[in-house]
Order: sequence, then structure tokens, then C-alpha cells
Amino acid sequence: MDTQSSRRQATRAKLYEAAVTLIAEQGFSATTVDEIAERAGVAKGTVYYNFKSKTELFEELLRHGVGLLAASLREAADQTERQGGTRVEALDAMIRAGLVFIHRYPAFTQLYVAELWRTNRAWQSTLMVVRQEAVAVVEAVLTEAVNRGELSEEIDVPLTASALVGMVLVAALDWQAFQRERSLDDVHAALSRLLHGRVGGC
Amino acid sequence: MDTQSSRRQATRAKLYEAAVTLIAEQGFSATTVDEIAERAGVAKGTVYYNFKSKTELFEELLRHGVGLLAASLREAADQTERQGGTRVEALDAMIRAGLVFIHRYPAFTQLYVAELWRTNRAWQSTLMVVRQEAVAVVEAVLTEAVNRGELSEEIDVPLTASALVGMVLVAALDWQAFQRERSLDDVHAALSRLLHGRVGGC
DNA sequence: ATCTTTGAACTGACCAGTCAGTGCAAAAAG
DNA sequence: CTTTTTGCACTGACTGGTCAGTTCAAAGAT
Repeated sequence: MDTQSSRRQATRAKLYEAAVTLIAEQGFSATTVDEIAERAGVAKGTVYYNFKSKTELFEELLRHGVGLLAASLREAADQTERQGGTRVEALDAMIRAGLVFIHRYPAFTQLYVAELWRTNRAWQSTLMVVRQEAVAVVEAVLTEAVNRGELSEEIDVPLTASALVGMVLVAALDWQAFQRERSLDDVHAALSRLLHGRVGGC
Repeated sequence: MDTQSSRRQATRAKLYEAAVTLIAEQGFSATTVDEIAERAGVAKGTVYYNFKSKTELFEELLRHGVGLLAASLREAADQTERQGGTRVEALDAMIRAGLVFIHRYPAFTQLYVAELWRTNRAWQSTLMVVRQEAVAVVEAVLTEAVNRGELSEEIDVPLTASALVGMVLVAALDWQAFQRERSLDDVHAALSRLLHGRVGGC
């Protein structure tokens, strides 16, 4: 990577950073390009030099963010694998990785949740791709667990994956928004208990 | 109720109905008052005759919707109580009630999720109140379950409540958006299994 | 020499909120 | 019974402001 393009990378990173915060706080339509440029410490012209439009900036932001998340989930699953852990342990590790990600990028998560189920939006198809990328990682581990006999074959993989993702997503966002004082370990312990069936008993 | 005020009620209902769909699809800022009026089949002026502003219309919509949800959850819990069910059974009934509600009012749910964790918004305080109303019902049943010895005292009530709500919310929205063909019973069974610990096994 | 950024000016579409006026049903006056 | 008045509910053209996107000449970086 030459110095020119890394300079561009840096500018784009500043714009992502500014946009993600503002859009998480206010929503896409309520956020102006002037605001994004100002927060990024960059001229408005620079935004349009680096991105075709406001919408395209947002779409690339989504791709960029979910790429990080999926990588982090996969990393957690693989590491458990390498250490000879069970697939249920891998799920637990992924829950923690999810919490760490949300803790580090709360704005991105907020924005993702706010946009995911909207219909009729320009970036609808981008979101579908990006969602599948994340959910697929969870589904893969669930399927493996079933194949290895760690989990009952009666489990509904897609629905269970959704439910697990939702559990982590909502608990983490609530933690960030309304229960800041709790530690990551507290939150992880509560979710882990639910995963391992120590809530509703057996 | 005289003819005048029932006419107003009808107009307001039409406006709620129009607004909830449009805002769920497009978001608050991207939805114009002209669109809402047109979809409701009234003139723009009528919106401002019935509501102080676009924001106030939205806030009253939120209050109205969460009122319905909280009532429906409480109803499920109470009915289980009356039939002598355990508190864990009550939680299961509430999960189903939640799914039924989301199935009936998907647009409202979408919109609630999209706005809940936004900061710096005008209706922030309305949302806090409204969220508490719904979460409190779940927390109450969890606390009762702990008091009666049905659940371990080590359970973290607020976090577990968040996680349960998130599980239902995300699974239901994913069901509506991406897996329309599944039946309510399928979804309920998958969530119930998670609640009763038949996923991570004991 | 080439790539990237700046910043200010401009355009045209779009939109929240306003307001003078219409329609109508029920009450009051004749 | 008929006419007039009252005021609620609604209408839609209009206004003042905002914002995405464009343009471009000049400056800065490599």
C-alpha cells in the first residue's frame, strides 16, 4: 500500500468514525453531510471526493463494520476449536466476542439494529448480505454442534441462531444504554447461564 | 362520546395507522407529514389540528403501542397464575404473547427497536418510560420465580430480562422479515427450548 | 507531475409548520 | 317550522428554511 492510498484510507476511516456516531445518534436522514464532514475534521468536498454519495458512504460503512464483527466471531470459534473445546463452548466464546465487539463499537451496533428490519430502503440489499455474513457464522457452529451430537437434532438452527444473536444484541445494548455500571463479565455470566439452560431449569 | 369527538378519535386512529407503517419502513426523519396525511386520507392541516407536531404524533403513537404490549404481557402472566401454573410457565406464556403481538403489529415493533437505543432524540424520555413499562412486567415475573425458588437466586434479573426480551424481539422480527413461512408454533418452540435449557444442555 | 484535500458559493428539490377559509351539524332566535 | 348563529373539524396553498449534491480554483502532500 503506497503512501497516497494509505492517506486516503485514513481520511475514509475518519469519515466512517464520524458518520457511524452521528447516524447512530440521529438516524440516517437526520444526519447531514456537513455535520459528518465537520465531525471528521474534513472539508465537505472531501466527502464527495472519497464517496459517490451519502448513501454510498453509509453502505460501505455497513460492510466495513460487519466485516469486523464476522471476523471477530469466527476468530472466537476457531480459537475454541484449536484448544479442543466443544461447540457449545465455542458458542459461549462467540457470545463473549459479540459483547466485546458491541462494547467497542456501540454506535455501529445501534445503527445496525435500527436499520436491519426496515423495508424499502436503498441499502436493503446490502444489509441482507451483511446480515447473512454474521448470522451464518452462528448457524455454522450450531450445525456442527448438532452433527457432533452435542445438541439435540430437534433444534431449529436458523431460529435458534436468531434468538441467540438477539439475546446478545439486546442485552448488550441495554447494558450500554441503561446499566453502564455492570462489568462485561456480569453480562457474559447472565447470557452464559441462559445458553447453558440454568435459567428455566431442565 | 358525542359524534364530534368520535369523529376525532377516528381521524387520530387513521393517522396512527398511517404513521406507524411509514415510520417503520423509512424512519422518523425520512417520513414526511405530507405522506402520513396522504396515506391516512386527510389533509395536512388535519395532522396539525390533531397533534401539536410531527414529534408529538410519534410520541403518542409510542405510548399507545407499548400500552397494548404491556397489557398483553400482563394478561398472559395473570392467566397462567389463575390456572395455577409455575412462574417459568408464565414466562413461556409471555414469550408466546410477545410473538403474537409482534405478529399482529410488526410495524410498531420495528419502529420501537429502531428508536430505542438512540441517544439525543427529542422523544428519548418518552421511550425510557415506555421501555420500563414493558421490561418491568418481565422483571416482576423473574423476581417472583426466584422468590418461589423456581429459579436460582444467582440469576441477574435485569440482565436476564433484557436477554429474554431480546431473544423474542429479534427472533420474531427475523421470522417476519426473512422466514415468513414458519408458523408461530415453530418460533415459540425454538424459544421455549432455549428458555428451558434444552439447547446448551445440562 | 500527480493525487488528494480545501472551502466557499450555488442550485434546486423538499419539507415542517401556518393560516385564512370551507362545510356542516346542532343550538338559539324568531 | 324556518332562519341565523356558533364553533368544531378539516382543508390545501403558501412560506421560510434546510440540505444533498455540484463546481472549481487554489493549496498541500508525495
